[in-house]
Amino acid sequence: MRRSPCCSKEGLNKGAWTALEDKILTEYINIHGEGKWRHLPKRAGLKRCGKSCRLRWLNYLRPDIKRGNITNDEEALIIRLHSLLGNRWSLIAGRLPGRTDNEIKNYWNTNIGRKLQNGGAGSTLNTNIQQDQNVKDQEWHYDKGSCLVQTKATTWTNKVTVTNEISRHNEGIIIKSNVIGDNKMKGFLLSPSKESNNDPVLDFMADLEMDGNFFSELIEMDLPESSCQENKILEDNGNPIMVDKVYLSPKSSSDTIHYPWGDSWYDTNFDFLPVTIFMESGFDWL
DNA sequence: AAGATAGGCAACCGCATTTTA
DNA sequence: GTAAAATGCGGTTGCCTATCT
Repeated sequence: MRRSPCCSKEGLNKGAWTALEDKILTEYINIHGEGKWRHLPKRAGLKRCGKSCRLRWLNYLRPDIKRGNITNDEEALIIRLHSLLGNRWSLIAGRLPGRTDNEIKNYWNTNIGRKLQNGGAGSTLNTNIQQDQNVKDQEWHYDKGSCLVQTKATTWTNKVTVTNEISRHNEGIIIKSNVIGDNKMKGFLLSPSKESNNDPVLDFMADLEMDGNFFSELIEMDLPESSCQENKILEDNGNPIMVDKVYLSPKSSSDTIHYPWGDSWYDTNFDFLPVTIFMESGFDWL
Protein backbone atom coordinates (compact mmCIF):
# COMPACT_ATOMS: atom_id res chain seq x y z
CA MET A 1 0.00 0.00 0.00
CA ARG A 2 1.40 3.32 -1.07
CA ARG A 3 1.04 6.62 0.59
CA SER A 4 -1.35 9.14 -0.72
CA PRO A 5 0.01 12.33 -2.24
CA CYS A 6 1.18 14.92 0.21
CA CYS A 7 -1.29 17.55 -0.84
CA SER A 8 -3.18 18.81 -3.80
CA LYS A 9 -1.71 22.01 -5.07
CA GLU A 10 -5.05 23.23 -6.28
CA GLY A 11 -6.64 25.95 -4.26
CA LEU A 12 -3.64 26.49 -2.07
CA ASN A 13 -2.45 29.89 -0.99
CA LYS A 14 0.96 31.02 -2.09
CA GLY A 15 3.13 33.98 -1.31
CA ALA A 16 3.38 35.89 1.90
CA TRP A 17 1.76 34.47 4.97
CA THR A 18 -0.96 36.44 6.69
CA ALA A 19 -1.07 37.08 10.41
CA LEU A 20 -4.08 34.81 10.64
CA GLU A 21 -2.29 31.96 8.93
CA ASP A 22 0.66 32.43 11.24
CA LYS A 23 -1.62 32.32 14.23
CA ILE A 24 -3.37 29.18 13.07
CA LEU A 25 -0.11 27.42 12.35
CA THR A 26 1.49 28.47 15.61
CA GLU A 27 -1.47 27.40 17.68
CA TYR A 28 -1.71 24.09 15.91
CA ILE A 29 1.96 23.28 16.43
CA ASN A 30 1.85 24.43 20.03
CA ILE A 31 -0.87 21.88 20.63
CA HIS A 32 0.18 19.02 18.39
CA GLY A 33 3.87 19.57 17.99
CA GLU A 34 6.02 19.66 14.88
CA GLY A 35 6.02 17.05 12.18
CA LYS A 36 3.35 15.35 10.13
CA TRP A 37 3.56 18.25 7.77
CA ARG A 38 1.54 16.41 5.21
CA HIS A 39 -1.55 16.32 7.37
CA LEU A 40 -0.99 19.59 9.13
CA PRO A 41 -2.61 22.01 6.67
CA LYS A 42 -5.84 20.10 6.45
CA ARG A 43 -6.06 19.46 10.17
CA ALA A 44 -5.15 23.02 11.03
CA GLY A 45 -7.46 24.45 8.43
CA LEU A 46 -4.76 26.07 6.36
CA LYS A 47 -4.81 26.35 2.61
CA ARG A 48 -1.12 25.77 2.37
CA CYS A 49 1.13 22.96 1.28
CA GLY A 50 2.68 21.06 4.16
CA LYS A 51 6.05 21.97 2.86
CA SER A 52 5.18 25.63 3.03
CA CYS A 53 3.94 25.23 6.61
CA ARG A 54 7.16 23.57 7.62
CA LEU A 55 9.23 26.31 6.06
CA ARG A 56 7.18 29.05 7.66
CA TRP A 57 7.48 27.44 11.06
CA LEU A 58 11.17 26.69 10.86
CA ASN A 59 12.23 30.00 9.39
CA TYR A 60 9.89 32.42 11.06
CA LEU A 61 7.43 31.22 13.66
CA ARG A 62 9.57 29.01 15.84
CA PRO A 63 9.80 30.52 19.32
CA ASP A 64 13.55 30.05 19.55
CA ILE A 65 14.28 32.10 16.47
CA LYS A 66 16.74 34.83 17.28
CA ARG A 67 15.84 38.19 15.81
CA GLY A 68 18.15 41.05 15.12
CA ASN A 69 21.37 41.57 13.28
CA ILE A 70 24.08 39.03 12.97
CA THR A 71 26.79 39.89 15.48
CA ASN A 72 30.47 40.14 14.67
CA ASP A 73 31.09 36.90 16.49
CA GLU A 74 28.37 35.21 14.57
CA GLU A 75 29.72 36.55 11.31
CA ALA A 76 33.18 35.33 12.16
CA LEU A 77 31.82 31.93 12.92
CA ILE A 78 29.80 31.83 9.75
CA ILE A 79 32.88 32.64 7.75
CA ARG A 80 34.87 30.04 9.55
CA LEU A 81 32.25 27.37 9.13
CA HIS A 82 31.66 28.27 5.53
CA SER A 83 35.33 27.87 4.80
CA LEU A 84 35.12 24.40 6.25
CA LEU A 85 31.76 23.33 4.94
CA GLY A 86 30.93 25.39 1.95
CA ASN A 87 27.27 26.08 1.34
CA ARG A 88 26.00 23.66 3.95
CA TRP A 89 23.73 26.28 5.36
CA SER A 90 21.72 23.99 7.56
CA LEU A 91 24.86 22.69 9.15
CA ILE A 92 26.22 26.16 9.67
CA ALA A 93 22.90 27.22 11.13
CA GLY A 94 23.11 24.34 13.52
CA ARG A 95 26.10 26.05 15.09
CA LEU A 96 24.31 29.35 15.46
CA PRO A 97 21.49 28.96 17.93
CA GLY A 98 18.36 30.76 16.90
CA ARG A 99 19.55 31.36 13.37
CA THR A 100 18.05 29.59 10.41
CA ASP A 101 19.74 28.20 7.38
CA ASN A 102 17.75 30.56 5.23
CA GLU A 103 18.82 33.55 7.27
CA ILE A 104 22.47 32.60 7.14
CA LYS A 105 22.29 31.89 3.46
CA ASN A 106 20.71 35.27 2.84
CA TYR A 107 23.22 36.97 5.07
CA TRP A 108 26.06 35.33 3.27
CA ASN A 109 24.74 36.23 -0.14
CA THR A 110 24.02 39.82 0.74
CA ASN A 111 26.87 40.63 3.08
CA ILE A 112 29.78 38.32 3.45
CA GLY A 113 29.78 36.99 -0.06
CA ARG A 114 29.77 40.48 -1.40
CA LYS A 115 32.60 41.56 0.83
CA LEU A 116 34.64 38.63 -0.28
CA GLN A 117 33.84 39.32 -3.88
CA ASN A 118 34.62 43.00 -3.73
CA GLY A 119 37.69 43.00 -1.59
CA GLY A 120 39.14 39.61 -2.07
CA ALA A 121 38.80 36.83 0.35
CA GLY A 122 39.63 37.91 3.83
CA SER A 123 40.93 41.28 2.85
CA THR A 124 38.02 43.42 3.93
CA LEU A 125 36.39 41.40 6.59
CA ASN A 126 36.46 43.03 9.93
CA THR A 127 36.55 39.87 11.88
CA ASN A 128 38.55 38.28 14.56
CA ILE A 129 39.79 35.89 12.01
CA GLN A 130 41.48 38.70 10.20
CA GLN A 131 43.21 39.84 13.33
CA ASP A 132 44.81 36.50 13.67
CA GLN A 133 46.04 36.53 10.16
CA ASN A 134 48.76 38.87 11.11
CA VAL A 135 50.78 36.15 12.55
CA LYS A 136 53.82 34.84 11.48
CA ASP A 137 56.48 34.30 9.17
CA GLN A 138 55.63 30.84 8.37
CA GLU A 139 56.86 28.72 5.67
CA TRP A 140 53.98 27.15 3.91
CA HIS A 141 54.02 24.10 1.88
CA TYR A 142 50.77 23.34 0.31
CA ASP A 143 48.96 21.80 -2.51
CA LYS A 144 45.41 21.51 -3.63
CA GLY A 145 42.94 19.26 -2.08
CA SER A 146 43.40 19.25 1.60
CA CYS A 147 40.06 20.15 2.94
CA LEU A 148 37.11 18.94 4.88
CA VAL A 149 33.71 18.61 3.41
CA GLN A 150 30.54 17.14 4.69
CA THR A 151 28.02 15.68 2.34
CA LYS A 152 25.09 15.81 4.66
CA ALA A 153 24.12 17.51 7.82
CA THR A 154 24.62 14.70 10.24
CA THR A 155 26.65 11.95 8.73
CA TRP A 156 30.02 12.08 7.17
CA THR A 157 31.11 9.44 4.84
CA ASN A 158 34.73 9.94 4.20
CA LYS A 159 37.41 8.05 2.50
CA VAL A 160 40.36 8.13 4.76
CA THR A 161 43.15 6.05 5.96
CA VAL A 162 43.55 6.32 9.68
CA THR A 163 46.79 5.18 11.03
CA ASN A 164 48.99 5.64 13.98
CA GLU A 165 51.99 5.38 11.80
CA ILE A 166 53.48 7.68 9.31
CA SER A 167 52.05 6.32 6.15
CA ARG A 168 52.73 6.27 2.55
CA HIS A 169 50.19 8.18 0.65
CA ASN A 170 49.50 6.59 -2.64
CA GLU A 171 46.31 5.01 -1.51
CA GLY A 172 44.78 8.36 -0.84
CA ILE A 173 43.96 10.38 2.18
CA ILE A 174 46.07 9.98 5.21
CA ILE A 175 45.34 10.95 8.72
CA LYS A 176 47.92 10.25 11.31
CA SER A 177 47.01 9.31 14.78
CA ASN A 178 44.24 10.37 17.09
CA VAL A 179 42.41 12.65 14.78
CA ILE A 180 39.64 12.91 17.25
CA GLY A 181 40.33 12.10 20.81
CA ASP A 182 41.08 14.57 23.50
CA ASN A 183 40.29 17.41 21.14
CA LYS A 184 43.90 17.64 20.20
CA MET A 185 45.08 17.21 16.70
CA LYS A 186 48.48 15.76 16.57
CA GLY A 187 49.68 15.53 13.08
CA PHE A 188 46.55 15.89 11.11
CA LEU A 189 47.08 15.64 7.44
CA LEU A 190 44.69 15.16 4.64
CA SER A 191 45.64 14.77 1.10
CA PRO A 192 44.31 13.48 -2.13
CA SER A 193 45.80 10.52 -3.75
CA LYS A 194 48.29 11.82 -6.20
CA GLU A 195 47.34 9.13 -8.60
CA SER A 196 43.72 9.91 -8.42
CA ASN A 197 42.06 12.09 -10.94
CA ASN A 198 39.09 12.39 -8.70
CA ASP A 199 38.14 15.47 -6.88
CA PRO A 200 40.17 15.25 -3.71
CA VAL A 201 37.11 16.20 -1.78
CA LEU A 202 35.33 13.20 -3.14
CA ASP A 203 38.41 11.17 -2.56
CA PHE A 204 38.14 12.11 1.02
CA MET A 205 34.61 10.90 1.27
CA ALA A 206 34.01 7.24 1.64
CA ASP A 207 34.74 4.38 3.88
CA LEU A 208 34.77 6.11 7.21
CA GLU A 209 31.53 6.85 8.93
CA MET A 210 31.49 9.81 11.23
CA ASP A 211 28.44 11.08 12.98
CA GLY A 212 27.53 14.60 13.93
CA ASN A 213 29.70 14.43 16.98
CA PHE A 214 32.68 14.18 14.77
CA PHE A 215 31.95 17.58 13.41
CA SER A 216 31.48 19.01 16.84
CA GLU A 217 34.86 17.79 17.79
CA LEU A 218 36.32 18.86 14.52
CA ILE A 219 35.24 22.41 15.17
CA GLU A 220 36.78 22.27 18.58
CA MET A 221 39.93 20.64 17.53
CA ASP A 222 43.26 22.34 17.25
CA LEU A 223 44.10 23.80 13.95
CA PRO A 224 47.22 25.56 12.78
CA GLU A 225 47.33 29.21 13.53
CA SER A 226 47.00 30.43 10.03
CA SER A 227 44.68 27.90 8.60
CA CYS A 228 41.88 30.35 9.04
CA GLN A 229 43.26 32.93 6.74
CA GLU A 230 40.15 33.34 4.73
CA ASN A 231 41.01 31.29 1.71
CA LYS A 232 44.45 32.80 1.69
CA ILE A 233 47.64 30.91 1.97
CA LEU A 234 51.10 32.35 1.85
CA GLU A 235 53.63 31.04 -0.51
CA ASP A 236 57.20 30.66 0.54
CA ASN A 237 58.00 34.09 -0.78
CA GLY A 238 55.24 35.57 1.34
CA ASN A 239 52.87 36.28 -1.47
CA PRO A 240 49.33 35.26 -0.78
CA ILE A 241 47.54 32.93 -3.08
CA MET A 242 43.85 32.37 -3.11
CA VAL A 243 42.44 28.96 -2.69
CA ASP A 244 38.94 27.71 -2.32
CA LYS A 245 39.37 25.62 0.75
CA VAL A 246 40.90 25.83 4.14
CA TYR A 247 44.16 24.06 4.42
CA LEU A 248 45.66 22.50 7.44
CA SER A 249 49.27 23.26 7.63
CA PRO A 250 52.13 23.03 10.01
CA LYS A 251 52.63 25.73 12.52
CA SER A 252 56.18 26.74 12.00
CA SER A 253 58.88 26.60 9.45
CA SER A 254 60.93 24.33 11.60
CA ASP A 255 58.27 21.78 11.06
CA THR A 256 58.60 21.92 7.34
CA ILE A 257 56.35 19.42 5.77
CA HIS A 258 56.47 17.99 2.37
CA TYR A 259 52.99 16.91 1.82
CA PRO A 260 52.38 13.43 0.67
CA TRP A 261 51.01 14.30 -2.71
CA GLY A 262 54.38 15.79 -3.50
CA ASP A 263 55.87 12.33 -3.49
CA SER A 264 57.74 13.15 -0.39
CA TRP A 265 57.56 12.48 3.27
CA TYR A 266 56.14 14.16 6.23
CA ASP A 267 56.63 14.44 9.90
CA THR A 268 53.60 15.18 11.94
CA ASN A 269 55.26 16.01 15.16
CA PHE A 270 54.13 19.57 15.48
CA ASP A 271 51.55 21.51 17.40
CA PHE A 272 48.32 23.08 16.48
CA LEU A 273 46.57 25.92 18.15
CA PRO A 274 42.91 25.78 18.96
CA VAL A 275 40.52 26.96 16.33
CA THR A 276 38.87 29.12 18.90
CA ILE A 277 41.89 31.35 18.87
CA PHE A 278 40.27 32.90 15.87
CA MET A 279 37.18 33.86 17.71
CA GLU A 280 37.41 36.13 20.66
CA SER A 281 34.44 34.92 22.55
CA GLY A 282 31.02 33.50 22.48
CA PHE A 283 31.65 30.01 21.27
CA ASP A 284 31.45 28.10 24.46
CA TRP A 285 28.47 26.29 23.11
CA LEU A 286 30.36 24.90 20.18
C1' DA B 1 8.15 64.46 -6.14
C1' DA B 2 8.51 60.63 -9.08
C1' DG B 3 10.71 57.02 -11.35
C1' DA B 4 14.74 53.91 -11.43
C1' DT B 5 17.81 51.01 -9.18
C1' DA B 6 19.71 48.27 -5.48
C1' DG B 7 19.43 45.64 -1.33
C1' DG B 8 17.28 42.52 1.90
C1' DC B 9 14.65 38.78 2.88
C1' DA B 10 10.67 35.55 2.83
C1' DA B 11 9.03 32.10 0.14
C1' DC B 12 9.05 28.95 -3.69
C1' DC B 13 11.08 25.34 -6.60
C1' DG B 14 13.43 21.34 -7.75
C1' DC B 15 16.44 17.83 -6.47
C1' DA B 16 18.45 14.42 -3.17
C1' DT B 17 17.86 11.67 0.65
C1' DT B 18 15.19 9.30 4.02
C1' DT B 19 11.17 7.03 5.45
C1' DT B 20 7.47 4.05 5.03
C1' DA B 21 3.89 1.04 3.14
C1' DG C 1 13.49 -5.29 -1.62
C1' DT C 2 11.09 -1.82 -4.02
C1' DA C 3 8.75 2.22 -5.11
C1' DA C 4 6.60 6.27 -3.88
C1' DA C 5 5.71 9.76 -0.36
C1' DA C 6 7.75 12.72 3.05
C1' DT C 7 11.28 15.44 4.39
C1' DG C 8 15.37 18.22 4.08
C1' DC C 9 18.31 21.18 1.68
C1' DG C 10 20.30 24.70 -1.35
C1' DG C 11 19.47 27.73 -5.26
C1' DT C 12 16.59 31.05 -7.07
C1' DT C 13 12.82 34.21 -7.46
C1' DG C 14 10.07 38.01 -6.58
C1' DC C 15 8.18 41.38 -3.52
C1' DC C 16 8.90 45.20 -0.50
C1' DT C 17 11.62 48.96 1.11
C1' DA C 18 15.39 52.20 0.95
C1' DT C 19 18.28 54.96 -1.62
C1' DC C 20 19.67 57.38 -5.62
C1' DT C 21 19.02 60.36 -9.65
